[in-house]
Amino acid sequence: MGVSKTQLFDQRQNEIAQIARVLAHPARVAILQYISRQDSCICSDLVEETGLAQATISQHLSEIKKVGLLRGNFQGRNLCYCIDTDRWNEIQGLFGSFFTRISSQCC
Amino acid sequence: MGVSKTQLFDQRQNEIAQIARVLAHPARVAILQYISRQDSCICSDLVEETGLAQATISQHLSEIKKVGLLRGNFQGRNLCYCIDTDRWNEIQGLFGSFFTRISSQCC
DNA sequence: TCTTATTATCGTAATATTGCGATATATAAA
DNA sequence: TTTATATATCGCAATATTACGATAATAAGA
Repeated sequence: MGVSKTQLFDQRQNEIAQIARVLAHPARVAILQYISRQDSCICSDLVEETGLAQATISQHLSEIKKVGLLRGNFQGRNLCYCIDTDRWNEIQGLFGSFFTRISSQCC
Repeated sequence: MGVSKTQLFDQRQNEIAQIARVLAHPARVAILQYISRQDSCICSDLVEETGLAQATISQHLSEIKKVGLLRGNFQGRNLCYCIDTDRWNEIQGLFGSFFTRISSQCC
């Protein structure tokens, strides 16, 4: 058929998958790294930084936003994005315990 | 166009994305959890456990194998899969430092 | 208010993923 | 060697993702 049968899996499994999907593209990994590296949160330099078109970057940003990882606020004429630290820590914990649990139970 | 422009990003960014892609489906998350939970490494119960068809499970297993996370060996008539612990630890480290680096630098 | 610069959305084409039935392959046991 | 069982691969249909040009929407400054 071709649709993911998400209903077969529990909420936690689906949440891990949903967030992993966001990290499953190098552009989004690069965007997260770039935003975190800046003192102040730069926005549209991402186009220059990555070499992708503005529409493409905007689309990637919206994927990252969907899982609650970005906060945007205007600073002058610029919309500056920032990583939502609380949400980041939450996700870090989710993945941390997923990785740890598997490695400790592994055969 | 429609193809990921992986050449725009560095090796580490691509590796994180490649592994995240494996975790980006709840079936594969469930498979990894299930395999790690068993004392001895069960294989085809995954079909019964998940409710997906045998061909589909086999396909998911091959995605997980591609990133080096599975070892399979025959035990009687059964092919039993096991998580490759060394590779798992390696990946755990990769994601661990990715998450940590971003949260410590965040604005 | 009217520009101007920045970001988001729309429409579309190319490609990738998901899922499964059918079939091939491989291993152990008879 | 032949048979039975388990797993992998093929082929296909449905859907999702990636990318970008064109265009709309938004906010600050003239």
